[in-house]
Formats: sequence, C-alpha cells, structure tokens
Amino acid sequence: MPPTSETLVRDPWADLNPRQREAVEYGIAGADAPGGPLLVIAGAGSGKTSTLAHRVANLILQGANPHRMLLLTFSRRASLEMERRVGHVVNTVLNLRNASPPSLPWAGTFHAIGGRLIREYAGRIGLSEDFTIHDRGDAEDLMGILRHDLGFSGTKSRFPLKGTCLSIYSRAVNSQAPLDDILLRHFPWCAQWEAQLKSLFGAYVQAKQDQHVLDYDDLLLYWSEMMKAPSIAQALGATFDHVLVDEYQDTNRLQADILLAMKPDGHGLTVVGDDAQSIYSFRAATIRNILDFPQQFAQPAHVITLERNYRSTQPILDASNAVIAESPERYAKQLWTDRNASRKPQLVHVSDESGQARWVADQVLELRETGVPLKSQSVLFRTSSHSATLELELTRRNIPFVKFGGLKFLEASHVKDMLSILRWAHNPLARLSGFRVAQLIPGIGPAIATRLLDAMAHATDPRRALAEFSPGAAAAHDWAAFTDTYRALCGERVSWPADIDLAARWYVPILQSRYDDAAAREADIGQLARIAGGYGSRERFLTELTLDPPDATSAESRDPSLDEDYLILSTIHSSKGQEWNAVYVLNVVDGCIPSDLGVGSADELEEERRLLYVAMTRAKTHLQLVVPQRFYVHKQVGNGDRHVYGSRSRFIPEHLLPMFELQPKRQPGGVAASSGAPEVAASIDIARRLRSTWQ
DNA sequence: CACGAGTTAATTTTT
DNA sequence: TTAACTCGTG
Repeated sequence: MPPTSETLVRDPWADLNPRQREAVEYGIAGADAPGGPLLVIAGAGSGKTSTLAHRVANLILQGANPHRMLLLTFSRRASLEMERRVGHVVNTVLNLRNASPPSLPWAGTFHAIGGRLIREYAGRIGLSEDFTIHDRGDAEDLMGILRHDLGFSGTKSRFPLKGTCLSIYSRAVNSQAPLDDILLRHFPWCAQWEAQLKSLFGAYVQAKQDQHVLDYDDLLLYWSEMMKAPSIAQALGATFDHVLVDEYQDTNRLQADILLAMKPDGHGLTVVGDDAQSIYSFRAATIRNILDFPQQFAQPAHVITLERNYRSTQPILDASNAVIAESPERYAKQLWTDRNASRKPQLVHVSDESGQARWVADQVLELRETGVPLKSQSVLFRTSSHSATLELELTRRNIPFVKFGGLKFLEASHVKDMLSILRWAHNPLARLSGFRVAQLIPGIGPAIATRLLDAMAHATDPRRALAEFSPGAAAAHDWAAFTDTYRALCGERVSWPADIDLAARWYVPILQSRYDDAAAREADIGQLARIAGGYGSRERFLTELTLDPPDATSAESRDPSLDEDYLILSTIHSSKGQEWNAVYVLNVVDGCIPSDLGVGSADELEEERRLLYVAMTRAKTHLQLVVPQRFYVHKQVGNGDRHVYGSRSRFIPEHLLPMFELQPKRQPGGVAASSGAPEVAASIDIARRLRSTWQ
C-alpha cells in the first residue's frame, strides 16, 4: 500500500531538474505494470547516482517491493555508494526520519549477484554447492600449472605467459567471441598458438569443474548459461519486477546477454551510463552495449540525456568537453553548469618526475592553507606505479595519503598461503590450494605434491588419503606436524574463527624461515584474523572474501583514521564515480596518456582519450594537468630503464591550449626548461616523428 | 627430487 | 623490477 500524501514531503522531487525528474518518473506513475525499457545517458557529474536513487525511491513509493528489485553495478565501490544513496533518498522522500530504510537485498555487483544466484540454483545445474571462487591470482596459478603439465612451458617455444593465457581466455568468455577472432584482434602475437591455447582452455575448464571451483568469469558465464534453460529463465525473470543497472557503459557482451534474458521485453529495465566514460574494454566491456541498447527491444527504449553538471566549474567543463569532442562516435552531449569561475584548468610543465612530485606536494599544501582539506584533493594517474616518486615526496614531507588501486592485501603471497590452508581444509579437492600448501612443507616440491594430490583426487575419502600419505624421509618430521593441523582444521571441534589461529600456529614458523621481512607479514596474518572475525563461518569467509575483499594492506591500514586528514592517490580507473575539490593528473604525456601500450588500434586510442576525460571531470574547482618534460620509463624491452623526452599528450593538441592556463607562462623559446632548451625541443620532434612512423 | 643461483624476457587498468 | 625458466649441487 503506497503511503498517503500526508506522510510525504510536499514535493519529493523538488531538488531535481526536469530531465532528472523525467528519468525518475518514466513509466511509473499510474501504470500497474512496469513501463518499457529506459536508457539514461548521464554525463559526468550530472547527478547520475542520485537520479537512479530517486527512481528506486519512487518505485518503492508507488508500491514496488524492494525485495523484488535487482540493482546491478559494475564495481564494489559503486555498489556501496548506491545502497547508501538509495537509503538516504528513500528516507527523505518517505519522510522516515531516522527509521532504517527498506533493505535492498538484491543490490550488488554483477559478479556478487551472479555468485548468489548460482549457489541458489547449484543443485539444478549440476554444480556442487560448496564451490569456492578463484580470484585473478588463483586463476593464473591454475592456468600456469596446466600450461606446464601440457608441456607448453619449454623455453624455446615462448608460449604466452600464464597471465596472458588467462586474459585471452577471459576475453573470449566475456565477449562471447570465437578464439581466432580474439587472437587476431587483441593478441596477434599469440595467434600461432591457437590450437595449443584451445587445448589449454579445455583443460582449464575441466580442472575447475573437477575442483569445484569457479573463477570470476564463471560467475557471469554460469548465470548466462542458466538463463538458457527456459524454466530457470522464467523463474528468475519473475523473481524481479525491476532491474536497474548502473555504469552500463562498462558491461560486456555476456552481461548484456544476461540482462536481455532476464527481461526479454525490457519491461521494468532501466540502465544508466555515460558512453564518454567507458574505460573498461580490457575486460571486454563494449561501448556497443550502451549505444545499441534502445534497439534491443520490440518497444525501443526511451532515452533521456542528462547534461546539466552539478560538479565542476564552466572552464573545467569547457576543457573536458573540448577533449572528448575530438572523439568520433558517441551520444552527443554538451555538459553545462551555472558554476561560473574565472580560473581555467592549468597545464603545468615541470622538468621531470621529481619536479612533478615537488610541484604537486607544494600545491596540495598551499591549497590546504586556503581551507581545502587534503581529503577533498586527489592525485590521479594512469598506472599504479606512476605515483611512486610522489609517494616518496609525500612521505618525506609527512603528508598523509591513502592510495587506491595497486597491490591488494589478498595478493600478498603469505596471505594467499593462509587462505589456501583454510580452503584446502574446507574443500580437499581444491587442488590448487593443496598444491600451494604442500610445497610450504620443507622437503616437498612439485613432484611429491603432485603425487599427494593425485592420491587424494582418486580416493573415495580424500582426507584419509592425505593422512595415510608418506612423503619420504626428508619431509617426514614436518609432514607429521602438518597432518595434525590439517586433521584439526577438518574436525568438528574447531569453531570459527579459531581455525585461523590454528592455521597460523602452523604457518608462522614457516613464514619466519622463508622471509626476511617476516615481522611485517606476521602482522598481516593478525590483520587477516581480525577480518575473519567479521564473518559468521569459515564457509562464508572463504566464499565472500574473494568477491568483497578488504583493500587495505597492513602498511596503510594503520588506522585509515576516522578524523585524520589525508590526500587521495588513485588510478584513473579507480576514481570513476568520485569527485574532489581539487584534482591533479600526473604524467599527461604521450606514452602515458595515451599509454604506449594503448595506441595499437583506434578503439584503444579512443579509450585512452576517455580516460583523460574521466580524470578531468572528477574536479570541482581546481584542475591541474602536469606535464613532465623528461619522463622515466621502467622495464623497457631491450634497453632496460631509460629516460624518454615526452611531449604533451596528443589529446590536448595545439588548438585546445586556449582552454588552459599554461604554467609556467610560455617562454619565447616555447619550452620552459632552463637548460639545454633547444636540445630538448629537437628530441621531442624526433621522438614524435619516430612514433608516427608506426601509426 | 628439492632448492638455490644465475639468466632472460616482459611490461596497465579490475570483478 | 620481477616473474619465469634453467641448470648445477646435495
């Protein structure tokens, strides 16, 4: 029963502009059945999340059941943000004051929701219910083992590395395209290995099934395959009255297939996104999903475009619009705002990376003096490692910071060791975990570990096979200690999270003998134990951790203090959906943005352009693009580390310069460097010409 | 068969 | 810089 008008705020949508209001009300008011498909093209900073949240609130207001709503997002961060905003809007609109908002049990990332649905239907699709989930690292390791087993690791052959193999496999799954297409288009240097890759992927799929394991891609793949069974498709489609998808530009073919199968006529389906912010094609996201969405249905989707920006000043928008305007295919839109300001975004030339670090640190402090806290400033960069020099400078000056993107807690090898122990105890067929753990025991290497795992795989009672296994004299003593621990972990008597302590008691001595920095790693084990306490059972811990990992390593988790002020460092990818008062973009140099690796095809180049656009549109008031003249490149093929002379990113060509304030002011010579200016200028031209030879 | 020393090749972004 | 692979020793 919808609430009566007295309980409502007078006009719940008073804060919305007409276009947002249309998006919130389309196909809802008055109609009993859900309306037709809706596509909202929402420019950067146009109140996208807020609009989606209001639409959900309106649906609930009109009597829709929040337990029958599916809210899909792309990233975990976006998912949390969405839930928070919806709760807030619903409370305001329904005038609930401090009451807790209606819960949305089906809000989450595609992968997390897929995992839940698959577990629920596991029995019906021939899947064991106790499956565990491999993260990227686990999946790579498994691929690596099979790659070796199949004899592809011989050095002469130069077979693609395990990570590359997994990328190829993943792209084939996510884009639902044939292997030869994928190889030709994205991995041409691996094309000669097509037959071997096919057999490798076959073995990979088989191994996952044998071990009751799913990888990230399987969470979508099984969901999609499930939808091909008419009975399940009907049941699942009927479970949800409304399906709302955020960041639709970052979905891939497989995800689009799932959506279409869930809501074939598009009724009750709303997708929101911005084609200009599509930056995940390396995960097989395709911009075609959003561009072609309206034509997917018998009744074409209604399209609403949000162009009013509530975030940035007009000069920042002008520059961002100009950058993206150079892109050929998109839903045309021109962001505007009434936030006028005289200051243009700045294009800052510095001599090199350390100059860049000093400059940014200076600016950050200066701005803080004027009352802009560190937390509302951020530094963005293309690649995680690009902030290394800056991090040193910040540490030296005692400027606190938190970095997003980069190495994750769960990727540290000692954390993976601990998790493998638990996973192996939980699922004795988890071969990969077993392989890892067994080799921790002194005297056991790949050969003995393989023998052990084979014995377990073929036994009716794998745990007993382990207890009866004899690894040989060299390992005998340590083996006995391990089997005691393993038996205890499998036993009924240990209660969660005491398992962790038990495993740690066995593992810590090994840790100490293996690593020089054992103390720091031991602290991580403690951290893991603390995290584990937050989960109800070992099973939940193991299954949910992979999809919802804590992103702090021990180094930065020394209180991300609640009230302490800190600067944000983030990859551009991780910055999506965020905003800051001041934004500094590092290395706006050809070779970085666009990355040298990203100029292979026109599509890739366009994606790099959108990446710069995303970075620029994060800024509310202050925006600085920093261009080091001399720029250090790591790990180059052939010559090792070296300096290159970079030029300003090609995405800011000469005719866009008037949109920026140049810093320092242009010298007559054209280059600001104090020494050797003519030489540098010459280098730039040569570098550019040499590159253009191959374009 | 395990393990450590030495050599060589690759290289981003995230669920 | 580091991951992956080879090779020699115990």
